[in-house]
Amino acid sequence: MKLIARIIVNSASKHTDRFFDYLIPETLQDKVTIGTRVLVPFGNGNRQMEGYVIGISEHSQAKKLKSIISAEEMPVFDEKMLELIEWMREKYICTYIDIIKTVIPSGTTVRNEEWYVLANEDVSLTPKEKKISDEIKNQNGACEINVLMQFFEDENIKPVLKRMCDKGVLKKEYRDVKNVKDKVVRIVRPAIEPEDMNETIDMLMKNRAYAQAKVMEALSHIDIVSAADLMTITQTNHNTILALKKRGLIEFENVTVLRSHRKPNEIPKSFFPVLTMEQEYVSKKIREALCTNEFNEFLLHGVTGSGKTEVFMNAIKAVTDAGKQAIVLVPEISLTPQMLENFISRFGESVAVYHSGLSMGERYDEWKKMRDAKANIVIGARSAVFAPFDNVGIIIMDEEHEATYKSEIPPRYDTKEVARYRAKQNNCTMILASATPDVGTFYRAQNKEIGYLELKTRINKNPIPEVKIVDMRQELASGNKSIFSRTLMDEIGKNIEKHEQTILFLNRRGFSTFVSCRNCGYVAVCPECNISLTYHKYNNTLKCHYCGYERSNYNQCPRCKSKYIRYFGGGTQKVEEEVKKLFPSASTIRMDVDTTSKQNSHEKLLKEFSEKKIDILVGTQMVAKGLDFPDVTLVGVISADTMLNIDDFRSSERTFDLLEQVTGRAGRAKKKGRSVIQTYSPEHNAVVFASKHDYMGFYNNEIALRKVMWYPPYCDMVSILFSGPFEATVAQCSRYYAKNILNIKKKYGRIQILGPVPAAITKIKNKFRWRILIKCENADLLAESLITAREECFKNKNFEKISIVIDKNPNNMY
DNA sequence: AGCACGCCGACT
DNA sequence: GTCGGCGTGCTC
Repeated sequence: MKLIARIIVNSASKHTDRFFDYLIPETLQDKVTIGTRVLVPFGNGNRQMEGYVIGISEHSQAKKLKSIISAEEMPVFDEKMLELIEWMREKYICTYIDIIKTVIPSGTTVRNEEWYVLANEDVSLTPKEKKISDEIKNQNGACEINVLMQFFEDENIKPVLKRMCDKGVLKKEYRDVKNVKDKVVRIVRPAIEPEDMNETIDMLMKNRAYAQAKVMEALSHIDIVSAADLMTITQTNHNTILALKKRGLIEFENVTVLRSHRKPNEIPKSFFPVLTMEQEYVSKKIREALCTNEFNEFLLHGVTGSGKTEVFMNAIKAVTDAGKQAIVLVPEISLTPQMLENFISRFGESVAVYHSGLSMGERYDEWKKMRDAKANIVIGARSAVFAPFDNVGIIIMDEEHEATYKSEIPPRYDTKEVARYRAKQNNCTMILASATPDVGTFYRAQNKEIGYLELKTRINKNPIPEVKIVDMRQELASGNKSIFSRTLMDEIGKNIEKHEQTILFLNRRGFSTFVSCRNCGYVAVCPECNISLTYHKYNNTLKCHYCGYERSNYNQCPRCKSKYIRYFGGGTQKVEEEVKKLFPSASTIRMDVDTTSKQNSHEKLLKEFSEKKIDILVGTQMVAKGLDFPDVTLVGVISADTMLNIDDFRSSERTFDLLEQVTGRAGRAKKKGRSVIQTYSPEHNAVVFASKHDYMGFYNNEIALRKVMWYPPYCDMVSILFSGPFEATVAQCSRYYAKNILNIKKKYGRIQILGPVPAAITKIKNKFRWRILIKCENADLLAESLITAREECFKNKNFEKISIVIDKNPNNMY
């Protein structure tokens, strides 16, 4: 019986995003199943490509079939995961391969290098062929295609190479390179009986092979040791070990090990504190849900410091005791060492950690730990929702309102939806936790679509920090032009005197948000993005925060040559500088993308701050989330307005969340905390309700607005972004698309099509951007029409190079 | 996307 | 006659 595999090929093209059938050779038949990674010949040139099996059948519609070249031992996903992949492909309108690459750890995909090897030198060559052949000779007779292409930069050598292969001058070879491999350690063992050991050592000594004798000596009282460790212990080198091997006195064995980023002293304490009444009540509800073995979804609404983590741990323990697995999702930014330590100290080795801070190798090993059932708990950022577990008992999403749960790169999935899908697949419980729930989530809880659990009291019974709102318009009116109000200055001063710590929060990095000429009004703009450049003072440069473009600062206006340049708006650098000016005795530290881009610098800065060496921490978003500094008693929000005025229906919600979180940083331990919010719109709902810590007030106000304005959760939004190098074509294409989706208006209930219009940022990286926004009752229903319309556009040759990105419920609409 | 094939003009 | 540039169409 001939077996056929349906394979998704790893080629990033909309034309190859479908399965291709391949024969499974008899030798591979027991290996190839769903999720197996294979190597197949693809295309006219039969170039070798990586593929993933998504089905096995006995028949194929294809006229001709090629055979699989090779297959890996262990599949990288199972049937349940395949179901999820198929579902995501439809839901998020993306390619198979994009999803597969997200679901499996990055870096494990096989990169196939194309090498050219000199074969026959007695063939007459054209000049160009000669040049290529000489270059390969230079590279010791074999060369990788990209190396060659770089050497012959702007010449098209591919056809020449092909001809040379046909002539027999060259031979094409595929060498597969895996970025990440299993880590293998070489173990050394004596190859002789223990009773012969002393005799052997004497023999080596007589032969004056002292180093070798030392190694054998060491081996006689070590159970198991790697070659590398053995060399360090005995102060010998590789040659010594090899010599012993040659004598037949030792033997090697290669053992696969897991890379560990953990410190060896992290021993589980297995200590579960007694829960408070409130925690116990909530935990009981969750345990009851777990017992039903059915899909259950809850919102766990707990104020900051109410001990949500203990409730999580309690539920996870119940899940693992029942032999099931737990997935804990946290936003990348709050995945702090503090938090990890918490979990690892409780659950030990059975915890896998999954986030972007890991090296590819570490990530792969954590993934393998889960797949091979060596871990049954994973804690990680959004991609951990794809943990290769086969019997999930609970999925927890902490800080469920966070925007980072929505992926902004393909596949543009919403972690919450994926989590829900997996929870339903596994008939398990799902918990969404937050102090400031997403308005949509809270709405569902109010409508009893999901369960509602509440933690109202702070564990340490601390009063919630008092918040003062300062109207910056009045400050200005009374002649204070500084970025600090008098109130905030007073409070900072008091804190310095008392040796208590202060956090100053600001939404922008850099020194000033835009740079303009006083004379002619010229504004420095990124040449590729149509976005004003931000001035960075420390190296006197202008940076584009979108594409990373950087140039030296102007000392005169490039348009009118005037020397009068003005810097508007303040960023973190400016705040830091002002603080230093006003409080020269205070020590400050700045935390933003610019100071934390290096690995571990984030941790280092926090450590410095928390060890109380620093009086004032100035920072962006990252200081607001997940950190716990007991000695911070004052939080200052330099400007609450920066987010309010963004043209997005969620800006109020985001501002409220942020203010709530940032002000919650103050007074976490025994000392009372206080916050100062500076704003130009002190009457704004988000500011007013945040200052009173009134989530319900905010929610009721916001949900009423959403209803009237017809915004989520009352509707779905779909953004269709068109971008390309010529604005006229981009505009044309978007209009053509709009015409093609007119039919959806009658078919799927209430629908609004807004646009096409130029996007808020009209150009990024030299690509012009236009956008269509669709508001509808259910975005999933539109998928087919949206895809058809896109295909219609691509039929037009002029629009071939335009990128059309369909994004459901996107985070931002720049 | 990436490659082959095929058509055509330039150059020896 | 090659050589090499570019448009077209397909990938089990």
